Amino acid sequence: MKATRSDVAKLAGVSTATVSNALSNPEKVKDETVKKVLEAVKALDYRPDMIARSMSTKKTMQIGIVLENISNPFFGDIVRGFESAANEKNYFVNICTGFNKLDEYFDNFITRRLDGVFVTAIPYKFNMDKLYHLVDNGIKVLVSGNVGADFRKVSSIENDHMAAMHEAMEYLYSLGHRDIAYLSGLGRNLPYDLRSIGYRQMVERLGLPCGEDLLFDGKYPYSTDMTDGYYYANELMKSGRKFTAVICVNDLMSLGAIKAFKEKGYRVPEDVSVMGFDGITYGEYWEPSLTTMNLDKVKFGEKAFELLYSNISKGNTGYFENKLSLIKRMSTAKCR
Amino acid sequence: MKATRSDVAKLAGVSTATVSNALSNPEKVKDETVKKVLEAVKALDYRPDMIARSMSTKKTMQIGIVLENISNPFFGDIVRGFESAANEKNYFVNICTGFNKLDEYFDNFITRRLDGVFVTAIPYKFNMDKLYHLVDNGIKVLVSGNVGADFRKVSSIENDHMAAMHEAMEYLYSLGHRDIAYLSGLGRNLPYDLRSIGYRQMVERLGLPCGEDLLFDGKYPYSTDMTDGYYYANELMKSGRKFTAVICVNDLMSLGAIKAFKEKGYRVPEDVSVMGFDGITYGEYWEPSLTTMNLDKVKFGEKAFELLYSNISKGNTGYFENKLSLIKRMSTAKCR
DNA sequence: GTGAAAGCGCTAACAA
DNA sequence: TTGTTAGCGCTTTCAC
Repeated sequence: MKATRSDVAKLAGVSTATVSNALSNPEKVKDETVKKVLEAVKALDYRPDMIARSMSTKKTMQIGIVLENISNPFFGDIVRGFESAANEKNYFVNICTGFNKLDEYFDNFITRRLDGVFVTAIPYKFNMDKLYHLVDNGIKVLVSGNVGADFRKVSSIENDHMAAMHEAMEYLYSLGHRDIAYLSGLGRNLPYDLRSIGYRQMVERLGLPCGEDLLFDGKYPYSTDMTDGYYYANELMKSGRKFTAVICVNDLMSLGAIKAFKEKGYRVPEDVSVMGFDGITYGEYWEPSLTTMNLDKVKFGEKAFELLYSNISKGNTGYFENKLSLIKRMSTAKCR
Repeated sequence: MKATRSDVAKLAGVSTATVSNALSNPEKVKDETVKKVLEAVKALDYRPDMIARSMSTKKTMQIGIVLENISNPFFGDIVRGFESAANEKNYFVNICTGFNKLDEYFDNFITRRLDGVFVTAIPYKFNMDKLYHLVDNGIKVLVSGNVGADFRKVSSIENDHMAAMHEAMEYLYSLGHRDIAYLSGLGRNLPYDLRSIGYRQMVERLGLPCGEDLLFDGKYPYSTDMTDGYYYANELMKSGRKFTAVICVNDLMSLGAIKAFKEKGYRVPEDVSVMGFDGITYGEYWEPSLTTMNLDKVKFGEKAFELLYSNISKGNTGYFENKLSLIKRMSTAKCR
């Protein structure tokens, strides 16, 4: 049977309150008493009960992190950074994946009284009001994904995908490419995909002849996995439009696209240059290795926790913008 | 402010117990009363508090799943299967990754009173006693990974990697291969890696000339990621030993190995056949596509929850063995 | 420096 | 069919 605090108190010959103090505020208790308590704790293999503690402190020391695709190594690294930072502050992290039932999670968060939640998912998948509802219920929220959330209510952490897209386009342009396609997979004309906006800006700024003909958007539920890259690359080829370079919304899609191109006899990068966003490890090992706009994912995760923690402990929302950097590898080359 | 059950009781003009009953056992309460309660619930936007509920029921409806590498899509699929089955029964799943601090998680599980835990990690990483300690503290445990746990205390779910290795070896043998290497990455002479045992059995049974010279084991912490496959393949080449086929402990390592071979001018499969275990999606998209011993990961996850749930609700431990099946793709070919 | 007691929100006997 | 009440294990005033 599990020992409770009162068992400890009895064995140590003190009161339950003293046990609590000895454990959490040892400086308030006589050294000798602390020692007695610690011995009793050890003898009984006593562990405090977080449930009961939450009951009186109103804090669960539990944080949720909601993401779309746990299998994308991109998210895996972010989680790693986030979780290790959280653990250091004694928070327990709940990773929540689950594709179409994000709303259910949100209900669960309230019911389980999480202290905070980090939501990194495109907002097609959830209801914005539900997010504010969390806040109204005392749960601190951090979002990522340019969802246009009210910054007074929730914190946010974003990647500067717009600038990154500019850099990507300039790089391809400098290689002589003029017919540059963008396989987005996300919705067109929506503010969430900054890359899409950045792409169109650059098409105009650089005076590319393709106009918007080479922008391929997706449809609900806007999946951006390897299989989707494969699909959109085939769509691009079927369209009959001219292209010499392709940018994908993320690395995973780039890898699928490369597969599709090779199957149809296109050589990468000789016939078509391909690049992505994120900088996942697989890209390094791919054939050819993938040029990408890299993002320090672990650091991003750590920074995310920092923001959320600040909101939880001090009550202030915050904002952080992360920068990406170009990694040139073998999947891009001079336009012939 | 969050509404409590007594607010609801007041508004509905009934007692708190009636609210509880109306919510969980509506058949025990007059329809009219149920209706009144439901209206009050809605009006107040009341949600039951799981923490308080756990306090009295002694159940948290929370399950932990411990795994080593969240970024391996293999685990992602297992988690997906496990979680969706768990959610159906109203359990909340805690995914726990975190490389070297598994023990800390275990402490946390007790402190947070999880109802059950699914541990799928090689046992180098944790202390077996800690596992039983969970059981002693009332937490039901399911393990995977041939850790040799006492089946009276914990349930287990395993993959028949031994039979799968036999099939893999027979397949390569039938293609004419005699010099077949096995890149394990795990420890030699330990019972956890059934593939390793199966490999040695087949080396003897088929009378392969290589003996055990082509078995490459790893060292602590026995990482089996893509980068490790790359590393061991290079070790194999450096050894100067003859080989025409290579089996890797999992697909991820196979992909890294293929990369290494190609870099050194070996063609796959013309010069060397490569195959793995798991059947992850990336293998399908790889160049060349990867032959593998496939495993139905989502089903595995569902079955895992089923076992754990049975232990939680009925108190009986159980065992399940999953079978793998050969998927032939382009990374293996007749030995020249 | 230490102890007594109230209270966190809920469930589960037991009474009514 | 509904209400009363005693916990669940802990923290936290407030006395002593």
